[in-house]
Amino acid sequence: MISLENDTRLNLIAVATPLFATKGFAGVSIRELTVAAQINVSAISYYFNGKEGLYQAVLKEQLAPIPEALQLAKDRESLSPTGRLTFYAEQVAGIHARRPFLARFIQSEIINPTEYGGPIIESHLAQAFHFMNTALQEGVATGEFRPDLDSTYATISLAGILNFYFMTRPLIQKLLPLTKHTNSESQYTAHAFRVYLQGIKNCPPAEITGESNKYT
Amino acid sequence: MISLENDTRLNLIAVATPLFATKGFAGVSIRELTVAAQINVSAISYYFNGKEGLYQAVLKEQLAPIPEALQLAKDRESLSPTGRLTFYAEQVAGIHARRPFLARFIQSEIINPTEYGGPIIESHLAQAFHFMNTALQEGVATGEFRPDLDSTYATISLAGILNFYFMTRPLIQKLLPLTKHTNSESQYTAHAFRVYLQGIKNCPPAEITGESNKYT
DNA sequence: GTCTATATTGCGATAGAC
DNA sequence: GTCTATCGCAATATAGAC
Repeated sequence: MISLENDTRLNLIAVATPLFATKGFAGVSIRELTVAAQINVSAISYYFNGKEGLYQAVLKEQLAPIPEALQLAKDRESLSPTGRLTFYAEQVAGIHARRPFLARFIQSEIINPTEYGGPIIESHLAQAFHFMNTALQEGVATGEFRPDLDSTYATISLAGILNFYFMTRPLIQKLLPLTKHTNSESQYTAHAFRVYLQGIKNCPPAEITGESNKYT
Repeated sequence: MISLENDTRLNLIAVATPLFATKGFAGVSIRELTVAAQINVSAISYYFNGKEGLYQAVLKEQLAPIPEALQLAKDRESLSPTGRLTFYAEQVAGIHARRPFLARFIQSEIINPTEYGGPIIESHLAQAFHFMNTALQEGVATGEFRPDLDSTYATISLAGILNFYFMTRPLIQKLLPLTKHTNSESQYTAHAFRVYLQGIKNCPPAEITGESNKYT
């Protein structure tokens, strides 16, 4: 197990990821998987002990970056609430860019939790929500954010802004004229988060042409 | 067909709605449906010509309010962009309150479109996005919204704010201390939309204790 | 309209050859 | 480690009795 992990195994995970993400666990048959991966039916049982084992392997690989990013964000506790949230938003955008199917796995597990994935995702998201909620509450306390801000609702909004686009990307990319934007994903998060920040800020002074105005 | 629609038929739709919404079309068997509805297997074929026909009936019933709300919003063209978006946000919140499973059907159809539901939902959402996008662009043109606002990204953010909570409600209600809020759903949308409005506004003057400050 | 009984298909899993 | 062949089961759908 030093290097060169088994090829069939990795190929199977790579092929299964988009299939499970789009069609769901119940919507994908092991025959479909083996045709797509150009392997034999029995390989799934051999490597993963069945279809469910394969799904768990896919999910595990998908979820790995979440606790890592959260740890990085927690390590930034010396930053201001705004700084911490900004850093966190960038982390989330980076994860979505690296794992384009992650948001759909999470969404699927939220709506219909798996025995394996349900508890893991619940734990990860609980920590993420706690991180955002804490930063928002602290910002209200310091006067950085609006005094009438409800940190719970604002946490949900922020989560929506950071994740909705990636949960619904197939349709959004079809419907909206994003072709003119080269790096839609990272640009979206940057722009949307900047608007969100102004929304929660405590009555910002006019700053139309300031340094934060890097979008035209 | 004057009154009193068939009881078995309506009961079947009512029972199938949460099952399809949470487990997906492939994840629900007709046996499970018939047990839950306390009817016979053959009733599904009799009334809906099979499992897929039942799903289509459920979806049709779920989607009905969308074009209605959009028409109402379009009729408000005399309002300012802010007024139109506010009205639209209230409509969306009302729909989610009346149809708690709608957001999951839409999400499911976006990720894995059905031959029947895919085109309908794409059409509905295209119109919704166009409505929001147009209002945002107009607001930028009139100086009501920030000049550096990207209407496409802002449309996505708004859609996320209005819908994310309802797409992920099972987990969010588990994770966040919403119990202190009595009417979470409508309160969430009102609060989140208000924050969003400040976020897109063109440098609002300070108004900390103004009339919009109804949240404590 | 509702039921039983059944036809037919496709599923996941695995024994055993190589 | 990969294959073929097959088992056992659950799926949808429907014919036909009532």
